[in-house]
Amino acid sequence: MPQVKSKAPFRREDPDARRASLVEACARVLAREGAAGASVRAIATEAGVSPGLIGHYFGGVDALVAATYAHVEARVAAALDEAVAAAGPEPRARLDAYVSASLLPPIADSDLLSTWIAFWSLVRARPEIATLHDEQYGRFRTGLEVLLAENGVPAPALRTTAIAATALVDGLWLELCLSPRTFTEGEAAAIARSGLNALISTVR
Amino acid sequence: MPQVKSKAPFRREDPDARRASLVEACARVLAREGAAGASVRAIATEAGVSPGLIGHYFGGVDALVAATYAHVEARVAAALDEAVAAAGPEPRARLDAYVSASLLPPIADSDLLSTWIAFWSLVRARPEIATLHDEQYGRFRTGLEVLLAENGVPAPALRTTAIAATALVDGLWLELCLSPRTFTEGEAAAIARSGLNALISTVR
DNA sequence: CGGCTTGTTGAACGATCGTATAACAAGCGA
DNA sequence: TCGCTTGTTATACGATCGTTCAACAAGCCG
Repeated sequence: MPQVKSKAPFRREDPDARRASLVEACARVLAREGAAGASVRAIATEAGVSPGLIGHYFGGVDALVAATYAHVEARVAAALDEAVAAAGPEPRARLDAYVSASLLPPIADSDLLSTWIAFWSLVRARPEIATLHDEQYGRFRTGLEVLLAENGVPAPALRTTAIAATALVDGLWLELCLSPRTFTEGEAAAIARSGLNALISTVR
Repeated sequence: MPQVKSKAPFRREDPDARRASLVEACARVLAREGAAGASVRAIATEAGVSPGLIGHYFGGVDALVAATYAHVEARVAAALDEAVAAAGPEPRARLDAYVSASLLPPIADSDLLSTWIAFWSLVRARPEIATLHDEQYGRFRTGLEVLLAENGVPAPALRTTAIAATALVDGLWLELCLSPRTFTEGEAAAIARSGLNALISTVR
């Protein structure tokens, strides 16, 4: 009597929905285990599907990670835009909202940092990830340039001031996520605000 | 007729020298291939030794990576100290030297970033790497605090000013290494200098 | 010169990696 | 209801991972 193989039941999903659920599973694994733990099998298990499905939809695990980068970045950008919109019309309040949101959960978050480090580790090896990074950095800096202009920073100084402010926020974000004991979220936001004050007032 | 095994010749080395050569080989592989490529075999080949030797001296590859972190960090710290010492007695020149050196080769270097990202990716998973990171960050910030104090930053503002300045430098360093096309080394140093001006002048 | 210590090698092991693919079944049109 | 398309599964494969360990030999000591 031949052994009857037990097949797990499965459902067909809309391809886009399936892709999205794989991307989200990838983001969760990246957050929980870091870049080293983001294997095809771990992601597939997290998504509750078979390993082969990742190859089917993305061709390989690298393409899935790239798609996850784009997805996570879009979520961050949306959160920042939302924070600015919620801050009202006052220019300085809008700038502060942009910066504070960058240094508060869910953006300042160790899980998100794990995901981000996984992306960084791919920047040098994979040109399309490098392109994604450049676009992301450019978007953040451009967003800052708009808000700095609203706050009276003259056009000639806009680019360098935005670069400095981006570096300030990135540096605080990085250290905040890497070792939360060094300083608190509130402290980071306060430091960023007064740093911004300094940058703006000396250039205006 | 039995096959004669060809054994490669080898030399006995001083244990400390051997350990050092393994650490340096690890740093080179980390720089060239990133965290993903730093396997026992790749490091052993780079060092020109057998894979087993890593287990013999370090017990495992993780301990070797941790030792490499400590080694690379010490080299960076020494380079910074040297830059400050070479800058002479003028306080502002010393501060600028510290910051500029951080944003110039060999510290601002894509290879070094690859190594650093490998460390960051281990911070969450491995507590002793987290400790190493905290110490490294603390050392950099303390160095900055000393130089800021020389430049007239009052004691109460020292800590937050140093955190802001560290974030500024770290953020510039990160972006400079991640995508060198965004701005040049000289631009980064100039932005850091004027940012420092702004931070110092508003707090003094 | 012969024996001993031990640094070093290289192979072997089991685990896990990414990918490819044959078999299966869900859902749909006829 | 049947057959077809195709999303999905499960397995197999070769490569590579970290670690272990028996065998080997370099260098020292008597």
